Parts: sequence; C-alpha cells; structure tokens
Amino acid sequence: MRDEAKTRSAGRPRSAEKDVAILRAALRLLASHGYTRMTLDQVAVAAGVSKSTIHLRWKTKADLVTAALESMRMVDAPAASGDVRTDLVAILRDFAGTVERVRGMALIGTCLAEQAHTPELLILLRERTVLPRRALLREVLERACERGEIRADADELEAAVSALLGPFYADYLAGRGGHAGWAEAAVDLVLAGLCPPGV
Amino acid sequence: MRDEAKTRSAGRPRSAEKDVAILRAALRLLASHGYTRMTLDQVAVAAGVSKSTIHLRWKTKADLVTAALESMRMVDAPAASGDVRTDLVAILRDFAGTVERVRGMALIGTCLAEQAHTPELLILLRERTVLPRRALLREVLERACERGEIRADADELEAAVSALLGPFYADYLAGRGGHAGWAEAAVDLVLAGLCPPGV
Amino acid sequence: MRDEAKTRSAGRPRSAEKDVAILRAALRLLASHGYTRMTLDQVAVAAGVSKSTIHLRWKTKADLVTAALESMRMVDAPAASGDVRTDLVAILRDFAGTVERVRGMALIGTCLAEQAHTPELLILLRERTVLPRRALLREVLERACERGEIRADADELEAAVSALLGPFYADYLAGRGGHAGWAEAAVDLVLAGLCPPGV
Amino acid sequence: MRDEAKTRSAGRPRSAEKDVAILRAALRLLASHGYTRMTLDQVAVAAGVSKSTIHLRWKTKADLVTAALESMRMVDAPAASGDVRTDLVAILRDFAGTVERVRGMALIGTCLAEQAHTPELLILLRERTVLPRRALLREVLERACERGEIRADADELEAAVSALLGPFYADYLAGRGGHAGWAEAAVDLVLAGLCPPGV
DNA sequence: CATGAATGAGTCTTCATTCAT
DNA sequence: AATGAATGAAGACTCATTCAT
Repeated sequence: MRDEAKTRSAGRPRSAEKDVAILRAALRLLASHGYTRMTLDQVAVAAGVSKSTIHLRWKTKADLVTAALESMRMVDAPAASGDVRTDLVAILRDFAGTVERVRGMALIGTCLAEQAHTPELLILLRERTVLPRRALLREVLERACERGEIRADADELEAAVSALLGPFYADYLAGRGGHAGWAEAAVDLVLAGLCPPGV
Repeated sequence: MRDEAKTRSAGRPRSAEKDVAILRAALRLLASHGYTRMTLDQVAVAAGVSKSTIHLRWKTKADLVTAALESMRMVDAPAASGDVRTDLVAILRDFAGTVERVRGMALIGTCLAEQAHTPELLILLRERTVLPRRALLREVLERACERGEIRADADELEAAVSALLGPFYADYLAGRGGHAGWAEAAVDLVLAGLCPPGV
Repeated sequence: MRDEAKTRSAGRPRSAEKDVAILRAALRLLASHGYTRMTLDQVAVAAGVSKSTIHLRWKTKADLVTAALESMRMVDAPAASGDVRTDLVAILRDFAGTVERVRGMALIGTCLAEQAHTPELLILLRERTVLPRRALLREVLERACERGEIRADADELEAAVSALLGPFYADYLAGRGGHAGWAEAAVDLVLAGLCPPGV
Repeated sequence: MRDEAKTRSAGRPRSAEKDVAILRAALRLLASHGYTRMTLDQVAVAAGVSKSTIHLRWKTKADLVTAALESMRMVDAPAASGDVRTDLVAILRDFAGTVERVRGMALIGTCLAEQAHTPELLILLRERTVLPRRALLREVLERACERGEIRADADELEAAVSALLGPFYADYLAGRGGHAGWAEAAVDLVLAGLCPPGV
C-alpha cells in the first residue's frame, strides 16, 4: 500500500542479486573460456540460477554477454599526486593490475576474435574499458600541458597515450609481459619525447 | 621419387598440394571465424578435400590449427637502407600491412582467447610472427648502437622494440587503428629516447 | 452480487470478461497454430492477461483448450422456408461459411491430430459443432419424411446427412474446396436418392 | 574397378535400409503423435539409427516429414471386375482399410493442423494419397460413361467422386466411422444420381 | 485476485571424430 | 590414400507449470 515515486509493478519483483550473480559469472567465464566456449549452462550453475532465469532477462547469449560487458566497471582512478610522472605510472600500474585480475587479455582476445561475428563485443569493451583508461591518461597529460611542463597538440596527446599503453600489449604478446619497470620506462620515454625543446 | 626428410611409407603418397591447401584454408578461416567457430567442414570445403582427409593428416582440430599456425610465414624483411629511421618505419609499415592483410588482429584475438584451453596457439603465434618481427627491429637498433647512433643495453633494446610496436595495438583497441603517421611517430619517440645525451 | 450456479468464494470475484477473452483467444490461436504450437504465452498476450491468470482458471493447457472448445457456439440455424431443398442448401452454405470464418478445417485437423494424446478434443468438437449441425439437417429431412416428400428410415437418414456434408470435406482435401454449387449438387443427389420410387 | 553405368561415388555408400527405416518410422510416428509432438529422437530410436544420421539425409525436421509423406505409396488399385458398382465399392473399402491401417485420419489431421505453418504437408498428402485415389474412382466412372451406363460431364464426375469419398469423412467426424455398408450406400446414391433418365 | 519471476524437462541442430568402402 | 557415412556429446532456446509478492 506504499505509494512511492516508483510504483512497484505487480507481481514478484525480479531478484537483483541474481542479476549481478549472472552478470559476474558471465564475465568471469567469458574471460576464462571465451565467447563460444562459454555455455549458458556454466553461467547458470556458476550464478546459482536456472538457465531459464537467464533467458528471462536476456533473449540470447549475445545479449547476455553484451550486458556483461556493459556492466563492467573501470576501477576508480588512482589518486592524483600532481606529479606527471608519478600519476602516469600509477595509472599504468593500476591498468596492468586490473588486466591481470580480470584476465583482461583473454577478454580482449575474445572480443577481437568475435569481431566478424559479434562486433558489439569489441565496441563495448572499447567504450567501457579502453577509452575511459585512455581519458585518465590524457587528462594527466593535459594538465601537465597547461602547466607548461610538456608541449603537445591533441593528436600528439593521443599518440602519447598509445605510446604509454602500447608497450604493455607488445610485451604481453612477446611473452615478456608483467616484467618490472615497464611502466616507468614507457612514461620516461613519452615524457622525454614531449619535453619542451628548451628544457 | 623425392627423398625428403619424411620417410615415405608404402602406398600412394599423400598429396602435398592438399597439405598446403588445407593449411591455408585453416589459417584463413581461423582468422575470419576464430578457433571455436571454424569448423572442419568449412576447412574441408574451402580446401576442396573431404573431412576425413584432414583427419588423416592431423589427429584433432587443435593439431590442425597448430600446424596451420606453424606453417605461417613471416613476410620477408624490407630491404635495409642503412638509415635507422627509414628502416624502422619500413618494418613497422610492413607489419601493419601484414596484420591487415591476414586479419592479424582477429588471429591474435583467437590465440589470446584460447589461451586457457589451447595454450600452444599463442606460443606458436609468438614464435612464428611476433618474435621474428621483433628480431628484425632489434637488429636495426643494434646496428645503430654499433655505429654509435644510439645507446642502449639489451633490456632497453627490448623495451624500445615494445615501444615501437605497442602503439599499433593500443591504437587498434582504441578504435584509431590504421591512422597515418603512427609508425613515424613511434620511431621518432623511441629514437629521441635512445639518442646519446650529448647529441 | 450475482448468484449464479458457481458458488462464489471469498475475495475478489474472477473477472468474467477475462474468462471470455482468454477462451476466445485460445480458440482463435488453436485454429491458427494448432494445439501443440499454440503457447500459453500467446494466449495470455492475446487475451491481455498474465499467464498465471490462465492457470488460475484452468489447471493445464489441455483443460484450457477443452474449455475453449466447449465454449464454442454453433451459429444459429438459418431460417426455415419449408422447402426441403432450399433449407438444406441454406444449412450447408452456412456450414461452409462458418468453417471458413473460424478456420474450421485447421481446428478439425488439430483435434484429429491430437486424438491419440488428447482424445477429449475430438469428442468435444463433435458434440459442440458436428452433431448439432447434423441435427439441423436431419430435422429438415425428418419433416420432409413426415410430409411424405421423401422416404427413409433412421439409418438411411444418418447416411443422407453424411452424404450432404461429406462432399465438403472431400472437396477440401482434394484442393477443390469452396467451389460454387457444391451444396446444390449434394442436396440434389441426396434428394434424388431418397425420393419415393413412384414419383 | 567395375565401370558400370552408374559410377559408384567414392566412400562408404549410404545405407538404403536406414533410409526406409527412417522414413517408415517417421511416417508412423507422424500419424500417432502428430508433427509437433513427433521428435527426431523418437524417429531415431524407432529406426535404430542416430539422430545425426537423420540430419545427414534431411536438413530439418520439416524436410524429413516431407520426404516421409512423399515416400507414401498408395496401395495398388483393387482388381477391376468391369462392374461399376462392384469396382467402386472395392475401391472405397480399400480406401477405408488403408486409412485405418495407417491411422490416416490422424495423418490428415496433422497436415490440416500444420497448414498455416508447414503448408507443404497438406499439398504432399493431397498429391500422394488423395488425388491418386480419386483418379482411381474417376476412371471407373469414366469407363461406365463410355459404356453409356451413366452420364456426366467432367465437373459432375469430380462431384461424384467427392460424393463417394465424402461420407467416409463425415461419418468419421460424427463418430460413426467404420460402420458397415457405408461404401455401398454411397455408391448406390451416386449411381442413382448419374443414371440416364430414361432407364 | 492477479501478476511477474523462476524453473526443469525437452527439442532441434551442430560438430569433431570414428567407420566402412 | 581418399571419401562419405555414422555417431555421440553437447548447446541454445522454448514452454508448461509452480512460486512469491
């Protein structure tokens, strides 16, 4: 008999716990098995629900996976110290940590592999994880620009961001991922390239 | 009556043409559909052979794909001009061209996605394509080192190679892949970082 | 506070409008999709109620369909002119019209197809539609008998009724259903066969 | 190494026994369960093959059922005696016997019920069973026409055929199917209607 | 009463792999 | 050697039915 702003729709309310349980399970299985190998059965068992409960929320497997990717949250930005180098390194380390924690490379792999068949996956991954992380880095660089510590136009800033993140991917593919000091090396290289000539 | 490494057993010899046709078809389909979505039927049809003919040569699907990856050939190194910058840019451009031509990012994606299930894939990809390309780049850098144009130890050289290739991956994931000038920007950044202080 | 046959239990009375909406929807979907293909979801949507509301009234799908068939109403008998031929033709035409309007042949088909699994269906269809229609025809014939216009015993009358209706089914199955004049031809044939020898 | 007219295609030949076993099983199950209730599992078990073996021959369930219907063979025409009445009765009795033996009414029911969803079914049933039977009846009538025993144009002949077969369907639906003498009654009625006036 | 959520059994179809010719 | 048949083990999705609000 409560008449709140949001009028409760009739019937049994949909369990929010199950929502997140399903999405989490899907995301984890997606990373560990890949899109095609991940089965709805696995997700259902892992989430502790019936397969039909999944289908009640998402019509198809692609819908579920899409939603799972959409639900992905970037970890919060590391605290800014004000020092360019420190901040960039912090972001890159957090990035590497997150990728490792969520099996990010496998996730990226699935999205790349499915590009021809389910292009939404890569698009979503990009919007939810890649671009936000890049924005973080660019912001630090922009502020340094304003302070006159570095000099670069918009295009050069994008290139700098790619130069910061890129080595991580290249290292991973070369089998030398996770080696210490990669972040510092990348930051130093970029900052050296962007330092105003006179300094 | 060729006497090659493989000892010939009695009966009709296996057709070498079919070998390469199968491998080529597998590689192409692997890149376009991904490991799990690629079916042996598709490969058989594309190669113009029967499914059994494939199994006659490779016991399982994983074996076939492994072989296909093994058979992958790096394109020949671009001609060296002697100028560091020119040579590095040429290698990176050839790299980007090859990746695009063979749908390399999808191929990489499949190998990453299958890492938990079929780790040989990524290992093979690394050995056959990633590492050789890196060797090309490192060689150019090493020669420049010998000439005194740049200064770096072994570790720094590896890092430099990752800094050269990395932006390509980062750009791709950010949705800004294939934009002009990326190779030059990467090379300039790296060379700036490696130039001897006095110069 | 209606006091009908069905004893009212406490609480909100079941909506009679929903009853008929559900039954109507069920009947229509039964004819267009067949028993097994008709889903309760479709019925619920078509009737504008929830699936549970259906189950509240009828325990199972078979029960619902049975009730729907039971609720089927024969269209009223065409006005009798007193002339045998005219009246028979009128009944047959009305029959053909009804069958077409309610997709009767598909409905009959479902009942026949389900005979092994849900025999009530055919029984109900028979009682509610087939037999009443036959009674109409027999009545006309009986009156003609009393007037001495034709001569036949009970068995022969039943046979005559089958001879009147049968061509419709045979034509339908032969793909020549709905052709003009079938009713007249059937009536003429039957009347010719039943005419007293002396006439 | 036989070079016969039909060059044996390579590989293991497809088992003809399995072909007919599958088709027979499908037809039987179609009649007893109806199209939608019949499952490929049932067919596979009944035919003693694996489900995949069915799919190897027919892409979909509809294809299988269609093929089963196509494979249906009319029983051979009863021997002709030359006497119109005798021959017509013989055909009708054979018809009734066949319908009973193969659960024909259920089969017809399925085809009618599926009309909206799989119209091929009814079309096939018509071509394979209904029309051939009608042709048999019409032929007898036509010969009688030629001998001058009856008189009718093409349209009237078709109507006569429907008048012969129709009572069977009408009786069945009325619940009085299979009663003795129906065939004779139908034949007598039709012959009476077609006899030349002067006789 | 009425609704929407939740479920388990079931169905078609796909596919890597093994057999028979 | 090469082919096509045959198979068993899944997997996505549907649906009648039961629960909880």
